[in-house]
Amino acid sequence: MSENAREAILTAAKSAAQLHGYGGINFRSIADEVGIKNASIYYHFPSKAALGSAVARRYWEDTSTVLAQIRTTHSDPWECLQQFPSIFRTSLENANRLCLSSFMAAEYEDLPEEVTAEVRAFADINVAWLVRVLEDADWGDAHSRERRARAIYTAVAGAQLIARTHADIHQFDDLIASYKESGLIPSSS
Amino acid sequence: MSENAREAILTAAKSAAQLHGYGGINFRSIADEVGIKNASIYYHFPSKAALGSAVARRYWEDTSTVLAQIRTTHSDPWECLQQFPSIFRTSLENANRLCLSSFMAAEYEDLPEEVTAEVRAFADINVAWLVRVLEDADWGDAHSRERRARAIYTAVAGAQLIARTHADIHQFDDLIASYKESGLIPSSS
DNA sequence: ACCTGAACACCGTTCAAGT
DNA sequence: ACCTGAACACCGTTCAAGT
Repeated sequence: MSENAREAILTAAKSAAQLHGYGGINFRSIADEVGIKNASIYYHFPSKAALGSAVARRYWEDTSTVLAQIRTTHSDPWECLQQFPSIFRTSLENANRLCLSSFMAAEYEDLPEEVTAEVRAFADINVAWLVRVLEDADWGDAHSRERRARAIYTAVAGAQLIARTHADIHQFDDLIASYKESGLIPSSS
Repeated sequence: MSENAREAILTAAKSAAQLHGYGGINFRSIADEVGIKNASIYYHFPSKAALGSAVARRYWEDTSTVLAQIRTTHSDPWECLQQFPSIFRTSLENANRLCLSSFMAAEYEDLPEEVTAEVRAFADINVAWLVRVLEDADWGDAHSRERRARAIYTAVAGAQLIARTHADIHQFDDLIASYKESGLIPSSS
């Protein structure tokens, strides 16, 4: 198992970060989970900042893969657009976890710089994906697509954040439905 | 100054919480700011949970006052609606501070119950205010007003959270403008 | 009534030492 | 190469003691 220690640390830290944020990454409990001592983590990651950065990077890479899959599975761009919030919904379904990036946006002032860079990368790949989908849908011009993509990403992240304070995932679905009804998230009709 | 120690603690804690969250409320540095020792805080507040709860309560009470003032100052409900995001904008202007409630929404899983109750109260008074303004504007029926009010509150909170990761307040203004253009935040025309 | 010093268990981190 | 025990300064909290 020792060859996978690095992976196990990364997985445990990611899970902790989605529940408790960067500040909630606890070396002693991660070490317990992995089955090593907390000092051993420093063999694999030189600091908490480095671990946090690796977690955030892994997180947006995984998200990027899922986004790409949505575009592969759904040829209709309007369908892709409707699917976008499902990524954030999945986190909530999974033990009320929050998007790592939203959590770290809150903690922004206390984050080491190497972590904030990855947090911005997460927002960037989400916005870039939305821009592309809006483009496929022939929606607006380049400038308005960029604006709208940012607005959609932001509103969906907000919905996840606020819905979290209600145990009920229904709240999240309601908010997304409102975004669609209002036209913030455009539909084909 | 000793008669105001309680107030000074509350003020310092509120400021810290908007910058670093509940977890970032540090008894030793608050005590330093107030000019007492950290153990003395426990004379005024029996626990960190009690202090956090008092801070969050004070916060939504203050917000409630500002919201009421907007309705007093602007007789036109459409104008009130356009003014709503200004509360969140002011926090950002003020040293990139975050709405306490958004911060605590992120930290939700780690919050003592007496604090979460106040976090929900903040969301409730914002939504209630928006419902009332939409009602004054004769917008939709009771059910759709409730839904839309939640969507607006959520999206604006999200805009503040995400805009925080860019030093630029321009980003926040852009997002709000997009919400208005898309129709999420309705206007009279 | 209001404040303090000293102690507690806990955190991230370091480092010399083990295999 | 990979891990550990012991120590560091830091946290919230307690409590007996001061004025």
